[in-house]
Amino acid sequence: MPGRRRMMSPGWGGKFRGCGYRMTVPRQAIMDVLSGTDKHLSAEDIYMKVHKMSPDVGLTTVYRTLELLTQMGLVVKFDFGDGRARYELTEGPKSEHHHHLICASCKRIIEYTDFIDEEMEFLKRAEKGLSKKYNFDIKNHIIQFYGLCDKCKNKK
Amino acid sequence: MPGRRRMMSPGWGGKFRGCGYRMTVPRQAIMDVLSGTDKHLSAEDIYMKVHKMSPDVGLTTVYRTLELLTQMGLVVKFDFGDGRARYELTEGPKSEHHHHLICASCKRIIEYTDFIDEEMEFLKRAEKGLSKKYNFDIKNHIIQFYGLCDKCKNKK
DNA sequence: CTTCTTATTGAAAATGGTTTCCATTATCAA
DNA sequence: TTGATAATGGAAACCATTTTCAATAAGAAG
Ligand SMILES: [Mn+2]
Ligand SMILES: [Mn+2]
Ligand SMILES: [Zn+2]
Ligand SMILES: [Zn+2]
Repeated sequence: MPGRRRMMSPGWGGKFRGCGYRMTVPRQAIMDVLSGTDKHLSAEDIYMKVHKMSPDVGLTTVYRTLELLTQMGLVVKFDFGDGRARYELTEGPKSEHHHHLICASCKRIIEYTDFIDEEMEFLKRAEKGLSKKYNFDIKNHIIQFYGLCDKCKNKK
Repeated sequence: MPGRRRMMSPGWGGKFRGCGYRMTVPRQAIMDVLSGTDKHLSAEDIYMKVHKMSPDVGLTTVYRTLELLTQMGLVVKFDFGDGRARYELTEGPKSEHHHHLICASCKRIIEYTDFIDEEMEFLKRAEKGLSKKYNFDIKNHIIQFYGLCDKCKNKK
């Protein structure tokens, strides 16, 4: 029965190949992990999850792939101030668009999805204007609020 | 001629003391550097500038002070992806409110001050709503756009 | 001004996330 | 199937940031 070779997955392979890169086992495994979570994973988090299914994928490759994905605009790299970078897939049915409140004291992260409509309104205009004025191809964005969480607010 | 002791500077001392900290020579020197520039300096950048006026201030103290200032909300810590953190004074007559476009490929930074009015509109509402909903005391924010700069856009 | 408590500091060493090296392997166009 | 070369993994190197700890200085009290 021909014509029914793997037609699964949205086809990350195409994304990679389209950018001139090859699709490999490690890369596929990493994409699987990223698209299967709604948390902001660190490189090591991802490495450990990948390791369960593909024990021979190295941490170095995870870092390399993450850098690649970030450049391709498929992943956003965050710095929440805990000493390690964290990554989130840009387009994911798993997680809805959100941003973060970061406690400057205890580093606690609060995700919120409020005000996304108003944000869209603002961002649409800003992105259009900025990409034209600076001839910059905007792929994605980060919005983070810093301050004190309720716990830290009420201390000494 | 009494009564004319140093009345210079907005008085960072008060800011520190008000938070229960002491005002010291190193801290004053660091504040002088921060309030005298409109660039995003790294810890080492600041250390070198401080070193010119106060040669005995150590790099460790610069890091410690920066962490303190970040927690106090007087400084914002940025990660532009070049391996070192960068810092900007929140309130500064020197620099006007701005945000950044970051090239995901070459890491070039473009500062922009456009759309600040629309942003203010959006932020005012978001901050008010978020701080109430999450009981979070928002001190400041970061907005960054990622993508490809004109140079990197036209490659390969 | 002097004293006393303790927050702050500087130098050196340690830390640890991320990058670099390089020999080996795997992808995919031909 | 083959060949050019992109990709990989393990170990070593990197290097920004943190930790340690004895010495110092800020500032409240007297
Ligand atoms: Mn998130
Ligand atoms: Mn800036
Ligand atoms: Zn907190
Ligand atoms: Zn660029």
